[in-house]
Amino acid sequence: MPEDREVTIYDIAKYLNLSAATVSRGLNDNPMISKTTRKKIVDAAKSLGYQSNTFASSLRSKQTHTLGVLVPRLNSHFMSSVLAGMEDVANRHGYNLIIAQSLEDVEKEKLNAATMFNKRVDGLLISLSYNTKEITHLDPFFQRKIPVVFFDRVPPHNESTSIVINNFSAAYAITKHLIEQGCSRIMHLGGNVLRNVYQERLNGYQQALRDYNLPFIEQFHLTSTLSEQAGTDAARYILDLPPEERPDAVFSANDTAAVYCMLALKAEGLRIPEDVAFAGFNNDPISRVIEPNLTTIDYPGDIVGNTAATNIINHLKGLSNLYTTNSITLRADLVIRASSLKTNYKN
Amino acid sequence: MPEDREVTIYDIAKYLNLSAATVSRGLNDNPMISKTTRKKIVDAAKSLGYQSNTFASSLRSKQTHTLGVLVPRLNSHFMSSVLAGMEDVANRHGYNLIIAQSLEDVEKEKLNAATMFNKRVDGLLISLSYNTKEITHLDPFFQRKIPVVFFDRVPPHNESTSIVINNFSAAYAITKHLIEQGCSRIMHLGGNVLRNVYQERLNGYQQALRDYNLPFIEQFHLTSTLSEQAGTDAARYILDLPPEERPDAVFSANDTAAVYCMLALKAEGLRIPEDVAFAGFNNDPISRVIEPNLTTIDYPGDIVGNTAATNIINHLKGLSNLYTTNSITLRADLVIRASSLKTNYKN
DNA sequence: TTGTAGGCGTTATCAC
DNA sequence: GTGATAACGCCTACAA
Repeated sequence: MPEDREVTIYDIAKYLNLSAATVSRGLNDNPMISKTTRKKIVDAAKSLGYQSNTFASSLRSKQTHTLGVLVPRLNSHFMSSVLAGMEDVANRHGYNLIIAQSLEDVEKEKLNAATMFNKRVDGLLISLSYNTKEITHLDPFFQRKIPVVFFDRVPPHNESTSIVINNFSAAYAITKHLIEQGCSRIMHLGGNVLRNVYQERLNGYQQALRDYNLPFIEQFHLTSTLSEQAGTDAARYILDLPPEERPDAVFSANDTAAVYCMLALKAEGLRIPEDVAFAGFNNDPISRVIEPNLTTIDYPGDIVGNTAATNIINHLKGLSNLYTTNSITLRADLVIRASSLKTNYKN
Repeated sequence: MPEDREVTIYDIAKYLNLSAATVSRGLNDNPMISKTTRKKIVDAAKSLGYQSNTFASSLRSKQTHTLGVLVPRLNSHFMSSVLAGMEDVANRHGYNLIIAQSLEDVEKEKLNAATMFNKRVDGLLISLSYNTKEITHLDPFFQRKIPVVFFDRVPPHNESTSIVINNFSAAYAITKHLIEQGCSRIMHLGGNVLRNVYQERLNGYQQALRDYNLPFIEQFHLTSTLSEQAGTDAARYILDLPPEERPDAVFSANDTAAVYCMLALKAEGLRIPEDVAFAGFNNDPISRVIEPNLTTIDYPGDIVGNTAATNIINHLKGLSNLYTTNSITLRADLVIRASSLKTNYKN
């Protein structure tokens, strides 16, 4: 009758007339073990079909080699690039990823954070939900000095490391570019300013307007979820304005809204960029498919993921003090494409 | 001096003059516990800052409430939809996801499978890498009767459940549609036929040709990784043919290759669908941005993920016998868009 | 309804 | 180099 018990280091120990302690050491490449015994142990483990039990180990060693990743949504191009970048680094260093999504809901974020804490992740990588106002739900992590790294949507002030881009200057650069193309009535499709990224993009846009002595037109600032629908709605909004009151450019805080706005305007016969120039944000694949191709900011998700994971792992390995670095700003370049090149069409 | 020890159920027990067993039961909503003691326990837990330790629990109960997810790549629209769907279901049922990518490499797939086994995931959800030929690396799971559910890229014959769509009939339908639009020289951009999905799409395409008495033209079957570059290359290939030898339609096994092929052909002045009609596969966001919009097969990733996760969780909860159902085929509808509507342009 | 005791599989701390 | 032993934090018979 086949016992359904796990094969443990005790089985190996008995099999080889060794102690469990020695087997454990042999399996963990402990330098105190002689080459020969180690080989015997490894061979025996293989032939007995031994598979180490990670939590028994975790329980003792207090290390799970698992990182928690908590994001608003999994299914966006940006976020999946981030995850891919994180997974790659983590895997290389022997860490696994537990991934959960808050679906833009603080309550779910709190629940997930608690679960991850209970699973004793060695570190937490997190991008905040749409309506997260404070981060006391992360206190358990702070108290136990479990490293937390924020990325993309980060909290206002905090002790932890944040991986970000300079949203302000990116938005400034893109607005400046539109202005230099001769645009003076630039509309902005923005997101919820509770989230730093959208607030900063709005700020950059406004600062550029100020610097070039252009008025900030209140009704040219639309706030939405930046969905496809929001893009289409923005187009409707524009079309409903008398032609002379319409914007001559649109800067959207993401590519999705920009693209769907463009599509809707094109469908109504407006020419891009002649009638309305366009710029987006993220460098999503759709920005290179829409015609004309969309000017945007290259926000490199994989590098964000890589950097965040590398940073937290370095800290875990004691290679760096988390509290030395407070924030890492990655570059995010302006990618100029046809949708904003009004110049060509001037004579 | 603040002890850095964890708060355990023993601390709660001592605090309340109860036994650890009672505390454990109270925390787990064991019905044998009186309302009052339970409340005392829960309150004490909160005030002492108790956080349950999942793996101490797992070690005992042999349940991790964690599902392993192993995919070729994280960063595609389809896969991130799948993951989002899985996460949603899993979360709702109290399960977590450990996610890893094989990067299309069997060796990495083996390594990741072993890690997940060692982490004692309660179940494994897997889509095979590009070059996985056999699945003996999953034997540990089979032996210990840990449920494995395959999705999208599934192995040829196996005992486990597979979540798939009918790739054959989808490809057949799309090819038939192109034929009915009057196309007779249909090119197929395919993937590696080692993977069932690409083999079946090829089969469906060929069967449709046969049924309509159209010849299968060998040089109209291109195999590639279906990347953007592959799409562009295919366009070059077409343009290098003498005009009269060119295809009058292209059916690509994914949208990416289709879209980049379209873009390159359009850039050279070919009209779509008049000169070449197009159809893709997946219903990726880019298919609704390219002009004309791309006819494609709606392959609903979120539903795949939902179904896979639901299926494995039902099994874990004993709500279904995994070995009753061998395969679940989801519907994947043909979405007809302008890129294939040649009819309109005939007189 | 609550308590006692033993063990899940591993690793750390001593010894030898 | 290797062995014995005691934790790690929790759960679950069994007893009371």
